[in-house]
Amino acid sequence: MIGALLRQPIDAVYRRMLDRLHDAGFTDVVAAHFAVLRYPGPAGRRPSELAEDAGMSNQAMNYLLGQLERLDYVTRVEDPTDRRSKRVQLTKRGVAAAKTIRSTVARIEAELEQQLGTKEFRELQRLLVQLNETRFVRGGADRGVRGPPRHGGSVSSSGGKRDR
Amino acid sequence: MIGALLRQPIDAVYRRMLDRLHDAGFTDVVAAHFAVLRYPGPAGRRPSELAEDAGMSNQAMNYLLGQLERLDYVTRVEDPTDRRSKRVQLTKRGVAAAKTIRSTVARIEAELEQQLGTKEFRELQRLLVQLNETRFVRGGADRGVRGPPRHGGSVSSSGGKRDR
DNA sequence: GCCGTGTTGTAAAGTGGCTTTATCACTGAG
DNA sequence: CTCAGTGATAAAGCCACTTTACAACACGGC
Repeated sequence: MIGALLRQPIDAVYRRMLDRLHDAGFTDVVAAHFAVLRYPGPAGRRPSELAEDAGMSNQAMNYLLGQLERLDYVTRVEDPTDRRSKRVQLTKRGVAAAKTIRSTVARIEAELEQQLGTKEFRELQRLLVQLNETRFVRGGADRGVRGPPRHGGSVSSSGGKRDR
Repeated sequence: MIGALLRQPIDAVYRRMLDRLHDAGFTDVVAAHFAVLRYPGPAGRRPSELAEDAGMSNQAMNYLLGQLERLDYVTRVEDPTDRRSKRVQLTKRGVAAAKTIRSTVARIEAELEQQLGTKEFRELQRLLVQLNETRFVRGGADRGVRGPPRHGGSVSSSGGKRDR
């Protein structure tokens, strides 16, 4: 059941973050954008670094950056030391959104601390950190679950049969 | 950081499950199928119940069931008491896959227990259960993060500008 | 018995976050 | 100066979903 135990809280976290962003006026942010906006944020790094971090291809990251740039959350400026590279920075609007995210995390944690009790909450945090340091989690930390099929053939399209 | 602390382990869990399934010969299972195969499995329930459970639309669930039926993991049989309804059951192959999943979970938990120590591992389990019982997680437990946009306009397609 | 309303399953089409594939620009080692 | 490698990104495709639409059935009220 370890799967469900982890999945349900993380879903709740993302749902809350998205709601708060929307309520704060950032109505054009979607869940996928978290790959860029979440801690530690772009902070002048290159698109390929962000892609690596998010466990996705450069192209996918670039697609997100294209959206976020058009929506005025980030800018891509050329790297003076390497003319192939770009550096991604949060815009003013991007910084404001990131601040909303951070404050939402703080609020969630405060809420959990209140509901679990301070002692239990801190213990949970400590154990989660430990869990993340295990070889199980660390090992093969690249490429998310939704990677390329790479195994069996695809299953083609469209639901069940119609035989009435 | 609560987000990353939960997300990385769950990703590792799903990655491991998929790998083990593929190695066990179920090469045609993809991550999306877990919505059906994971605990407690279809077990004679209706498609709409499974959809509710997985936090997705009936149609999405039906799409998955169509694939899984074609791949011989489940069957849909008519409910004798309600001729609108279907009942979803695992096939022999489906049962075998579910067994692989359960054994993988057991193996993962054993591995974590070994790496964290029995006492810490049990404590982590206990706290995760508690976490899942909080109002924060329980409240609004329907509809996953990837729900309909329902807010701001879409952002149209295709990465950055080409201006070279 | 019919009739309107709700429920169930599912087909069909559209959406969007990804992938793979393919270029182009540039860098750095030889 | 090559040339293999790296970075960004365009283009096309995939597929797990969504919304929309509808047909079959259940069921309570008349």
